Amino acid sequence: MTAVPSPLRLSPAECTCFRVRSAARRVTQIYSRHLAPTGLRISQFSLLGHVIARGPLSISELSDRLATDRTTLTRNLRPLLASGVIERAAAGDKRRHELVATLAGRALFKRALPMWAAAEQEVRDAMGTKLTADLHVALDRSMEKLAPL
Amino acid sequence: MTAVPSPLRLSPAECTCFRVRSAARRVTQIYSRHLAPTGLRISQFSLLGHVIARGPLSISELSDRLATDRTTLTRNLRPLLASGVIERAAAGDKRRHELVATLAGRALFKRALPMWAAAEQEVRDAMGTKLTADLHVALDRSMEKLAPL
DNA sequence: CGAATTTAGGTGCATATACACATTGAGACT
DNA sequence: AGTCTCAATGTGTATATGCACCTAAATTCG
Repeated sequence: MTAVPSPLRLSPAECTCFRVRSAARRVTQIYSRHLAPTGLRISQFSLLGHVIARGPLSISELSDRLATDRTTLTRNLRPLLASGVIERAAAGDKRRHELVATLAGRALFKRALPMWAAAEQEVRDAMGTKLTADLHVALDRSMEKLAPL
Repeated sequence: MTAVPSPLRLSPAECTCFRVRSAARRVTQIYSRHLAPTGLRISQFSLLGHVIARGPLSISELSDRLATDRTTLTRNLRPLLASGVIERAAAGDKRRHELVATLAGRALFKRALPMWAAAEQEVRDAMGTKLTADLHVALDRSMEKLAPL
């Protein structure tokens, strides 16, 4: 006999991908609404936050941390480079571009922080402390398990 | 004293949005890889599946079910209409467009189903039964709590 | 040293996402 | 009927996403 009670027939209604993507859309809208006055999208906020927190980073390093495709990052950086919140510094290796936040970038992030916090709080208020914690744990563990090959 | 141990200072590292979006990207890649031979993206697979399962639907109804913006759906439908897997039937109300799956659409979905199942199984194998169940529960509850105003 | 390989990054293309705004049909009210 | 309002949908614009492919710099190896 088999050890695992195999889920012989999976139905598309049980799609993990659909669930995660739906949730991402919903949640994104809440944060977008709060961050709108700053001119930052939530992805830009995350990106900028990582660059500020983790110091100079190459695009590849950043794409690893953010679980985002490198080429996606290249394009997501464009508005931020254009508006001068992030700069590219030359590295020893001429292929690399070290990304650093400018003073304006840090100031913008500081201004945006309360609005991000309000969004985060709205989500937590709606979901409750327990569900928020459970969701975070489940998502964090999932990301570990689904780490790229 | 306050009843709730208030999280006085939320740090961007605890961003729910970032977690959900990262997970969505990772998970999406796995399904995309499996579905590639079918020519269907995972979002198209979900969309087509819903149209097949829920019979004729208007765009607005579908956008509610999929938690997707209506205008996003309009554009996501384009490739599916162009390739003839979905059709628009006239409704009594001339504003409405009833969406129905064509025979070709149903056949395509049937062919794609095993590949979707393989993707779903890959995710479940990586995450384990418990974590998969926990994640689904957390996501389903979150979607309830975060239902649009 | 010089060629092959690997590594960092960008581009072309196609889809995904959603807000603001425009359009058109249906229903209600006078 | 005429008009006013609402409901269903599409468009313009901008960002997000990632695969296939390309370029150039660094490294490895004969």
